[in-house]
Amino acid sequence: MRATDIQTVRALPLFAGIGEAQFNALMDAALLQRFPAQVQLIREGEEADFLHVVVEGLVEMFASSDGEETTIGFLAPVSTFILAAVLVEKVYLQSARTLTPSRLLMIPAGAVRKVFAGDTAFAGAVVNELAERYRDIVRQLRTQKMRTGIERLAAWLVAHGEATPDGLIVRIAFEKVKLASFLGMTRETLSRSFAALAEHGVSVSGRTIRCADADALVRLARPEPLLDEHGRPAA
Amino acid sequence: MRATDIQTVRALPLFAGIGEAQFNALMDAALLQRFPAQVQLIREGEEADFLHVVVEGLVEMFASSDGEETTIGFLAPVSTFILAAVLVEKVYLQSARTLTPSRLLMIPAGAVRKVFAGDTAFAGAVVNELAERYRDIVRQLRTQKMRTGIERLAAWLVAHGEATPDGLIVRIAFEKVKLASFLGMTRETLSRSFAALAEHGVSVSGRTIRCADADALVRLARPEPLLDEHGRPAA
DNA sequence: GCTTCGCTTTGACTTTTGTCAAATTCGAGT
DNA sequence: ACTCGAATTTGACAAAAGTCAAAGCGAAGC
Repeated sequence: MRATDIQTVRALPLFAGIGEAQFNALMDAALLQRFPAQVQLIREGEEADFLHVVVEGLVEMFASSDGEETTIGFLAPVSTFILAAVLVEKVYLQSARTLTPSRLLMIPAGAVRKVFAGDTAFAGAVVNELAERYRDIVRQLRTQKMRTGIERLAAWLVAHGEATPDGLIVRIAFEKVKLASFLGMTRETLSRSFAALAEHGVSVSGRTIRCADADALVRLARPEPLLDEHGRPAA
Repeated sequence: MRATDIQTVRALPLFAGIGEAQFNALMDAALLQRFPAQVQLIREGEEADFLHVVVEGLVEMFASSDGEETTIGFLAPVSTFILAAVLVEKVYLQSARTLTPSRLLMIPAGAVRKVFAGDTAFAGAVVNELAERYRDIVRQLRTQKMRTGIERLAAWLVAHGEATPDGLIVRIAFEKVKLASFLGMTRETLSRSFAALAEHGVSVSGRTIRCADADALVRLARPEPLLDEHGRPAA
C-alpha cells in the first residue's frame, strides 16, 4: 500500500481523531486489493467480515429480491461502506459490486470492533458516520415516498450538477439504467422523464446533461432544505 | 418518576451495560412528562435537544413536505427515538407526535453525549442501536422500492399478526390512514388493497383483521428473509 | 335509541409508472 | 473510421396508484 493511499484513508472523517497506534493496527490488519469492473464484493445475507474503503474506482450498493435489483447508492473514493453490519456482527442487508476497476481497502471486522472498544475518538467518529448514513437513508426514503419520479430526477440533477456559465452540467459516471434503479424507476421511465424535462431547458447527450435553466429544475424538484442540503449526498 | 419506570428504562438494550453512576446521571438530568394525544413532540428542522424514550403510549414519526405528510414509523413502549440527531448535534429530519396519551422520558442531548464519551459500554450500545435503526430504514427503503402496495400490506400483516387457532389476527393500534401513509399509499388504495386481499382469505372488521390462510399472505408478500426476519420491526 | 362527526369505503376517472417489443444510438475494440 | 453488441429510446398498451366526490359506517355523546 502506497504512503499516499494511507494518507488519503487517514484523512477520512472516520479515522480523523484516532490514535496513531490504533490506526496502524487497523492498517496492518487491512488488505488492499484491486478488482476489475463488475465484481460482486459483497453478497447480502453473508457475514460481514470486512469494513471496506473505496480508495479508487466506483462501487454500487444494491439489493436484490426475486430476481429484481434496486440500486441503493454509489460510492466514490474515498468512502467506507457496510460499517453498520460490521459493528453489529450481522449479515449484510445490501450487496456491492464494482462498476469500474477499483482499489479497495478491506479492514477485518474484528480489528474494527477492537479499536472501537479501545479508542474513544474512533468510537465517536463511528457514531458520526453511522448517524450520517442513517440520515442519508431517511432522506432517500422520504424522497421515494413523497416525490414523483420526475421530481426525484430533477432533485438528483440539481444535487449533482456543476454550475457553469452554460448552466448546470451533470456527467453521469455510470449507466443510465443504474441511475433509474437508484431513483426507483425503470430505464424507460427515466428516459421519458428526461424527455419531459426538455421543456424545462434540459438537454441530454449521452451521459452528459445540460440544464440551461437551473431554477426551473429547482422549482420542479420542490426542494426541501432538509432533504437536499447536506454534506455527503447518498449518491 | 416511579421506580418501576426506571427499571423498565434500565432494561432497554441501550442502557443495558451502562455503569450505575452514568445511568443515574442520565436519569437525574431527564424529565418524565405526560402528553395528551396528538401533541407534536418534535418538529423537523429543529435542534435535537433531547433523547426521547416512550415509556407509555404510542408515538408516530413522520415527515412533511409541501403540506403532505408521510409516516415513517410507530413507536411503542419502550423505545427511544432520534438518537442519531442527538449524537451528531444536527437538526431532526423527522417529526414526532403522540397518537395516544403518552408518557415520555426526555434526556438532555448534552448528558447523552457526555455519557457516550465516558462509558464504553454505553458507546457500544449506542452503536448497536444506531446500526439497527439504520438497517430498519434500509429495509423500509427496499420494501418501498421493490414491492407493490398490496405486497407491502401483506408483508406488514404477516409481520404484525398474531397466530391463533382461527388464523392470523392483526389489531391495528391507530387509524388506517396512518397505516396507509406508513405503507406509502393513500387511504383509498389501502382500502382497495384490503378488499383485494379478501380473495386470499382476509376479512376486515374495523381495526381488526383476520387472515384465515396465513400462507396465502406469505406467498403474496414474496417474503425476503433479510427483509422480514428481524428483531424489532420498523413499525 | 338516536344523532353527529369523523373515518373509511366505494365509484368513476386520471395520472403515473411499468411491460413488451422494436428501432435506434452509443461506444469499446478493431 | 467501422462494426458489433450493448445500452437507450420510442411506441403501444397495461397495470398500479392517486384524485375527487359521494355514500357508508361507527363510536362518542345526548
